[in-house]
Amino acid sequence: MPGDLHETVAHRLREADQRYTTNRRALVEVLSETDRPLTIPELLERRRSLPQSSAYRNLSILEEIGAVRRVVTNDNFVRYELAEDLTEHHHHLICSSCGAVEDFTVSKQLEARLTSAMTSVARRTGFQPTHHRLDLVGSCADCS
Amino acid sequence: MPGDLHETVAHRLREADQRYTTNRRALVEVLSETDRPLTIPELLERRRSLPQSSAYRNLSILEEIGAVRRVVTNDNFVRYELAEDLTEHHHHLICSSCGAVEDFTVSKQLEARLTSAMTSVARRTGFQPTHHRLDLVGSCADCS
DNA sequence: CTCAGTGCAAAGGATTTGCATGCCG
DNA sequence: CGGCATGCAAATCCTTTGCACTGAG
Repeated sequence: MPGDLHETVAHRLREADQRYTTNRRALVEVLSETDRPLTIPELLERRRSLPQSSAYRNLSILEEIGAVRRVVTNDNFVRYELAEDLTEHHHHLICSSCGAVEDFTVSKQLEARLTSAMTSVARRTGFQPTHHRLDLVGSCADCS
Repeated sequence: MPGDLHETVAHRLREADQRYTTNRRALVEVLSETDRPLTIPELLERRRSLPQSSAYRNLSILEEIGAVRRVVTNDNFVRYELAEDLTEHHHHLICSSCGAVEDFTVSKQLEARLTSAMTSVARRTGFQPTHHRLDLVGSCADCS
């Protein structure tokens, strides 16, 4: 699916009459270099030249066009990661002590069960699910 | 497990050298009367006499002693619900359009599988999970 | 050239905190 | 009485926005 990451993002931006500018490319690059969602401060630290307001603004645009995903956990920082169709379906380990977030995956079998449970809930409730979110909350290796 | 809700909360507060005051009881009451997590504005609306700062302060205390749980979703509002050991294990339907949050449950069988997956991830990663979080994100009946 | 994108600084808004007062134990 | 809890208002801090400038197409 990924093909060429930047090309895909550029294409989605063009569809929305948006440009793939230096700042936007920088964001995508940073996110593609890490294996966990990053907070805005973390992003800014990795691209010192990027102004905060551009980060916020471009991340919402990249989210709108489906290039990145906004990840909300328990602390007061929003995090961003590449959209799952540009990477891989995964879940998060959330440390309730220090707030750290790591990625992990589960078996295809369990995923399949989750998906079917989702469908059945949709039938029962009239809710139209677009995706599910399975996180483990606890204490990371450093904190325990 | 619930036994007497207020007695349990009062007991947990005492353990932490805290009092079960009128304000705290009001919060627990409101949360026990609803079947979904509430935002602070929603809580204040249901107990007009409760000052905002008391709500914030007491909710964090109630969270610390394990009487309520802080629920973070995709919008900019934190929500609170009674702790699961005072109610029942459940999950959330999160509407990405209007932000509404509803409770739902899945089969014991699926829960068991989730729990065992959790254990295996813990073994692989050194992460100590305290609980899991399974949410469905999508569009609620009103929005779709 | 034109207009989307940029960057600075100021505004916004949920949440937190300082402090004087009230009240439970 | 003593100290926790309260409530008001002011402060915090992440995030958003206004506006004049810049640069991509």
